Amino acid sequence: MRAQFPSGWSRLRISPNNLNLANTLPVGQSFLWHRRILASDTGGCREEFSRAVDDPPRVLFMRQTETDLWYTSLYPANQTRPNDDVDLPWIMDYFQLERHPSLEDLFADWRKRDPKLFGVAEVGSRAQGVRVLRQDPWECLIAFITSTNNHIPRITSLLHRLTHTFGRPVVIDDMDDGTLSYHLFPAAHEFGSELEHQLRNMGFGYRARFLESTLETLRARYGSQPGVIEAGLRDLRAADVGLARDELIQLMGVGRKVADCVLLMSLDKSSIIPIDTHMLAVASRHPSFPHRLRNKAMSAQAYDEVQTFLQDKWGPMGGWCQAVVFAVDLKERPTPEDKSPTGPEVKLEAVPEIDTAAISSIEHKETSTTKVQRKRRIFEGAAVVRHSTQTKRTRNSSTMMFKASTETLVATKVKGEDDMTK
DNA sequence: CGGCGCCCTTGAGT
DNA sequence: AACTCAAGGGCGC
Repeated sequence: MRAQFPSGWSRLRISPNNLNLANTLPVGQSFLWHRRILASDTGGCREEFSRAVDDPPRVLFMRQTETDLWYTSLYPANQTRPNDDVDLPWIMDYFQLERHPSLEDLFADWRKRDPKLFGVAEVGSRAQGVRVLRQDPWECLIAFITSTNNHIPRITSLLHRLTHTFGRPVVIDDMDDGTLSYHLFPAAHEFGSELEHQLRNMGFGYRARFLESTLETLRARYGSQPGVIEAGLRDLRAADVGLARDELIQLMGVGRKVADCVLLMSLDKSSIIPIDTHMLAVASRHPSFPHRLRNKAMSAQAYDEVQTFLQDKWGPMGGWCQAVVFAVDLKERPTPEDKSPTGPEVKLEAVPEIDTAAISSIEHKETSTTKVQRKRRIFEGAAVVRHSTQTKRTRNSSTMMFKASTETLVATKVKGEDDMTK
């Protein structure tokens, strides 16, 4: 049972200028956080972020005020709670609070290095407290292969499906919301042999092949025992940038851009600035940007030159500067309320089993019926599943896709708590 | 080697 | 209501 806020929660004194959850978690770095808008303004907190984390499996909750980051975690019934606070070290590492204790010092440095660009870009509240997360390299890699030629809402929904389908469930007993089922990001060994087929049915498109091939390459490289792929990728943190990038680029679906994202966001390469359309536009606005690169298509050569230009400008923490500029540049993110079903009769009570085979067959035949839209919403809403005695249902054992999922599945969709990004 | 067509899907914009 | 078109690319010719 979750502790009442704020008693029973732990507190970390930190200014939103040094870490701002709302500006950091939902801006296209990580896609698996859940954001919930709190009903009442609880001690200055208007929202709560949560996700399942491992070692040991639990669900971590965070809220933020003007002075503090509050956190607590909930363990599944069969899981004994450790004596030490494992959440604080996790938070310190994930947000890189020890490694880079003062974001404001970095801002000052960037402002000095590049008053023309950064001085303009960082105005406004959306630049406040944006940090580069130190993510798990395996999760980061899968996420950014999925991200190619795709936008954030869809990346988010695909990765939630992936997690829900293959990841171990973490079922907790929440106070307000009854039983909630979160899922850990799936380990490499939890993917089966039919991966490409399954992923295609889940909507990954041509990326399905990339992901299966990448997994195959990683198994050949590191082995297939549980944990070795994750560990092998994590070891690249100690490797030289160029070497780590070469290892990544060998993987199908990983080009320069995706490799750079993984390097920056999970492998401690803080100077790397991934170049996308946003960063090209930002660089192009700069007075001293080379004229011949202005309206050129992005070739490998151009990528290198734009990257070098910005990295020279922004220095050894250039990747972090990119994160700030990117977050500011990102177009207005709707609040979770906006994601609530739009159709008139999509109340989503007592939802039937999720059958991906049925979904994909519908997708291929008829493209835009309300039925498809309805199914899809249900599917996406299942990232966090509420169990309740009235609406509990048993899953149909014939649905292959959800073998690895929870025993009981889906009841009511909870408005606004399933998805943080959109 | 550099340029260019193609790839899945869908939300957002007309 | 249909229809187009990017969306934080990458691959293969």
